[in-house]
Amino acid sequence: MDMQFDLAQKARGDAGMAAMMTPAAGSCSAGYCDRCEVRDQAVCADLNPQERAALNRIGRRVTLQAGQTVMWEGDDSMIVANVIEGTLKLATSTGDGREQIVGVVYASDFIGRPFGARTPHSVTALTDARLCLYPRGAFDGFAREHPQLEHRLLQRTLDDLDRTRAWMLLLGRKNAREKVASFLLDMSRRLRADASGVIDLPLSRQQIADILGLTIETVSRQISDMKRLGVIALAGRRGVRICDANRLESMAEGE
Amino acid sequence: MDMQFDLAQKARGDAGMAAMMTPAAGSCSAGYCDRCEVRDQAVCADLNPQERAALNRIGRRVTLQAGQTVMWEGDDSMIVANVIEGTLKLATSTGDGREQIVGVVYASDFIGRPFGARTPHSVTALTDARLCLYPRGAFDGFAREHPQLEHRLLQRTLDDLDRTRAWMLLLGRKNAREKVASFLLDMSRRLRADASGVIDLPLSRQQIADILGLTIETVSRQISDMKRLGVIALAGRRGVRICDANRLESMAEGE
DNA sequence: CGTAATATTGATCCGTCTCAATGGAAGTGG
DNA sequence: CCACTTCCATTGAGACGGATCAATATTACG
Repeated sequence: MDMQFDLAQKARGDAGMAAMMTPAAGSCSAGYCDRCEVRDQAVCADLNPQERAALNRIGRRVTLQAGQTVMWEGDDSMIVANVIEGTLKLATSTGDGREQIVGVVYASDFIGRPFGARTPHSVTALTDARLCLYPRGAFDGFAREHPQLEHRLLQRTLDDLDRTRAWMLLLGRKNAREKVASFLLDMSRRLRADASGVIDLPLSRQQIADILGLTIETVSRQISDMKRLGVIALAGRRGVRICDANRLESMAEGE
Repeated sequence: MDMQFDLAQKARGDAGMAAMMTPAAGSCSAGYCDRCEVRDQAVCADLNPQERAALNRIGRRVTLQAGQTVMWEGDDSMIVANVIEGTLKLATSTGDGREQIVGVVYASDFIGRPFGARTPHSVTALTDARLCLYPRGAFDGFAREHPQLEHRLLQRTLDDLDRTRAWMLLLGRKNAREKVASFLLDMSRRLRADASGVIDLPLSRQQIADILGLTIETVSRQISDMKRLGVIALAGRRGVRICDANRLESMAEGE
């Protein structure tokens, strides 16, 4: 079962390395799943060993380099995947090139559009990443025969929808300061800080701006202000340490 | 099986009638579904007559008056429902009262949060409406035993997510003119115009503003401009006729 | 160490919000 | 049925936040 799909770099920002997406290993034995890092969180968690082996047979593992795009907005929906490792962004754009990031996905999340003809947004790796990739048609068929899988997928989709709708409040009704504060708090909840309390953001300033519906300059100014106020500290381009979480929380709500 | 839930009026805007939500008829016979207007579109469409009767036994029909709120943001998730008739809004608010409408639902749509403890947004009737209402726990149980139902729910949730993400692009990246034009086009696609081509909007100017992340004054000014340009014509408070759809479409994309 | 990409800072402009007044539609009671 | 009231929409003037344009600084990398 051979699939083709385009792989290329986004025009703006995500520069460099035009390397191909590469199969991570040889054949598709069920052994994969047994050692899978996200086995208990991903949509396939409730399958028994036989079922898991069957699913494994229609999928394969691939590695991605930061900046690679796995699927494009408007493409035919050919593939879906579990994220094994790494962070990816989901994005849509206007005709004239303004981009909005509509989601960020992490290990154990599911990507792609099952049961639908079109991919509604692009998916691009922000860090190096590993996926467990399935042809969409085969996955759809398997899912229809395995209600536990569909149930997990439903739960996940409902959670995504809740999160996405909560984000609409931020986009529509919050000002720049509230947006940036909310973003930093969201990141601190989803990413683990290192020993010194520093979080390594998987996003550039431009990408943060694309999530928040702001410009890069406005994001930068807000971050600088917060640093000046002692609410956060910066460590290199991507590192942030939250010094005063309470203050940051009140900033996110608008005070 | 008795359920309680609060019913009250939103503070801003949705004035008047504090009438209670009223059961629309006596007992729960399967006869309901046979005559149901949305039987072939709602999540229960794929059930056979026996299953439909069983589902019917755990639900009941209720009528709502415009302005009534069925569930509140942050409440325990106690009920879910199919919309039989009418239009409702889904909304969230910031602590200080800024509101964002995160969705508008129509006949045959599904509302409420199955498989989750909390209702993530309020649900309020914009017009008089009729619902087919289920206790959440009982619905969840039924759904888990009927994969066809879960599958339909999944499809619907995936579609909702796609639509919601598309709306994020509007909120984050479009200007006032593009937002209002996009809104009018969306409405013209989802609502049927009458003989003279007039669409009756189910939303006040304030509610349109709450969908688009704008103020009422900005919405009003944009609509007045479009009228001045001959792109639309107005008929009373809620009536709009689209005179030049092409022009409106190019406005929505930003030209 | 030098270069390119990314981030920060500054000055200015424009779009949307805010505050305030006016206009018009729908509903109420005399 | 009409004046009155109330709610909602429109219009105007001014302020302000974030965008834009431009320059400089910093970080990462070869």
